[in-house]
Amino acid sequence: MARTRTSISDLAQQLGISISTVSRALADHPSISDATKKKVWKLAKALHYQPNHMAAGLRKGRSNLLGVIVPHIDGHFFTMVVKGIEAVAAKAGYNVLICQSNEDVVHEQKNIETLLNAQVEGILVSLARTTRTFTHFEKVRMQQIPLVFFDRVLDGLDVSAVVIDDREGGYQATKHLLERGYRRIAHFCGPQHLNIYKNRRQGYLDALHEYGLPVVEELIFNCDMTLEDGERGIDYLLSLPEPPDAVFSSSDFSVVGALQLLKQRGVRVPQDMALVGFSNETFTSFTDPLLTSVDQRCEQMGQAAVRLFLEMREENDGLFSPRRVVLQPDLMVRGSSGTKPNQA
Amino acid sequence: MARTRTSISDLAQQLGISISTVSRALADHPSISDATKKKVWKLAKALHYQPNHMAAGLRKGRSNLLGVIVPHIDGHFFTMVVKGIEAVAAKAGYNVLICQSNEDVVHEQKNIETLLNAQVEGILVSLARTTRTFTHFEKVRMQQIPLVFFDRVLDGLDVSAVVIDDREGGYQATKHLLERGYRRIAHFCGPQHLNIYKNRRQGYLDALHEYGLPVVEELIFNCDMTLEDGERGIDYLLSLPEPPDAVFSSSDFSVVGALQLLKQRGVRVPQDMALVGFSNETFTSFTDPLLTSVDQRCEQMGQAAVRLFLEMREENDGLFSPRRVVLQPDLMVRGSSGTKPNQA
DNA sequence: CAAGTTTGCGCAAAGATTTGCATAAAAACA
DNA sequence: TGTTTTTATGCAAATCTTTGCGCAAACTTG
Repeated sequence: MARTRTSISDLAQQLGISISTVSRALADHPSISDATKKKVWKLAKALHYQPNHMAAGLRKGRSNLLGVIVPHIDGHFFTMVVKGIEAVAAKAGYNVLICQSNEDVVHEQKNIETLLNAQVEGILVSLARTTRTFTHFEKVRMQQIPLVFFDRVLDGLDVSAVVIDDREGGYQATKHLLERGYRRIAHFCGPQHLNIYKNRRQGYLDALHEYGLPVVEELIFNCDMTLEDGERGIDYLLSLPEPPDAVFSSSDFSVVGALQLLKQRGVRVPQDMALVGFSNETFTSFTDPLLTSVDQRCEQMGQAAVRLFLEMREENDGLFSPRRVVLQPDLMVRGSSGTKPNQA
Repeated sequence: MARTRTSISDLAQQLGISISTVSRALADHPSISDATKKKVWKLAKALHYQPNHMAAGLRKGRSNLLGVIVPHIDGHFFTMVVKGIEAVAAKAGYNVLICQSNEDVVHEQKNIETLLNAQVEGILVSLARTTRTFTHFEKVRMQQIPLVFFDRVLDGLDVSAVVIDDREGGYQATKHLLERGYRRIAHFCGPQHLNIYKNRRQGYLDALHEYGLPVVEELIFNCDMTLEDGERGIDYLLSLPEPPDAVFSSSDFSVVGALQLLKQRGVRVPQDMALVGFSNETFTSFTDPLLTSVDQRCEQMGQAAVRLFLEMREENDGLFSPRRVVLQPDLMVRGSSGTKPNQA
């Protein structure tokens, strides 16, 4: 019998009233008498009525869906951002559709298609590392769908975004090492077309500059910031005629790689080599020694991104003036960057 | 002007053909001539036509949405399960709605409401640790929506589920320690109403039994498996008149807690105390020593869960006979359970 | 050339809900 | 009692797409 779920018209029929009255009663519309409302609510509960969001969405031109694209949710950072997103989105009545690009631009394009197909009302995205063009986002723009970037933004793009002050983060991290007495500081940096890596590197340079230290190009190691890259990076640095006494890495993952290889080689951390990472991943508290890292206010970032979307949605005149929110990072000092003994 | 996006009827109007022809052309229906199809496709592309999934869903009575409830996505396990879920779901044309219960049964109830409201076609769920009743799932059953549990199932419930052979995992882990020469093996175990902890414990007991060893109740530490619980647990064990020489923990998190406290106290791992965890979290490869752990085939679990859902969907006669899929765990031996030196 | 088959396409209903406008009944007022 | 106002409800259109059925026209076949 009950091949189909109970709909609003079923309620209307059984109560002998019109469909529109039921609709309004369920929405607690003021122009419906309390008596009728109560009747409707009672029957709705009895019949386990479940409003059909698709029909409502169709009529109202809304889906209550918010799309999110992140590179991955393996680590701590994006996971927490997503948490922040979900919290605020839920409050605003949105369901969140999460897609992982797996750091792959082709995947990212597919994700966009998926989300557009699902009729999302907005898209929040943090770019894959391999993304260097913007073409696949044109479609989103064309359809007037609010688009908010977070953390990773393509450089020089005029879009709404919430980012942290990566330069400040890099600066603080490097300055911290300098204050602790380290003087020959290396840097692991990522693809320079991404704002985050570019700015962290800039912070590193600024700190060196402030201390009147020269920038030694051979101490800057370009890579993709994986654990293996960290191993390779430290291997390279140790092979130099004059190895560094500290490394500031733009990612915690490569720091772990570095740490493991250093231990293997018998280099003591932080006595012989200090390490500072970026992102404040959970595992920074699991290693030995614990890792100093820059915290990124992940949850706040997610919350801010949703709020930005909500603002853009309000301005339905279509010409969203791109806005930008900048969060302040926070250096978490732990064992891997202890005072340099011979300087103390 | 273009307040509304281009719809199928716009195409029809501009081409001077009927709506139904356009619909069928877009669907590549055989009874439409190639010429017409090409015309339609061309215009559709030119006008950036985006099919409205909600309208289609409404008509077909489908949403293409699959709901997932997990306790959290902080760690490695659920993250990977979700990855597996997404892969198979995407192939079957489903979008995935992910909810986190934060290990809280109240949240879990809300998640259910959310998903039902979103008109999901099925729900995959892994229970929060605090969930001890099933009432909030009744609604799902009532609406004939396929429900699949994975990993954490309420004990004694007759529902479809995909789990790993936790007993076997606990058995292998404990047997491994026994083979390596450890004889006084403690166990950190979680809430016994959850299948996973109960079965892991059973595996532990079985292995002891096989070796003819007595079960020492004071060596079994009941807790919630957090990092802090691990610290408390090891603190307790070390305070015993006759402390253990190894610990098998039902979670990697409490192993890390244990490891940190052991280091603090100067107890060597694995010489003085071997450790084996469960879940094969990413950070098991970041600690020193690396942690031996039981791998749970996370991605496979996610895939299997979706496949189970798809099967249930097929049997639209409504009486899904609950099915169960059991995956085999895999012991990953690492440094924390090295051979006991005085036995080697 | 008549009868039968295929091909290409349109009509209209259906799916669940919202909402502007109209209408009826009831209440208030003169 | 007649007129105005208020209150509660219904009608019907609108949202966009899919699909069963029917109708011609164009072929094929005997």
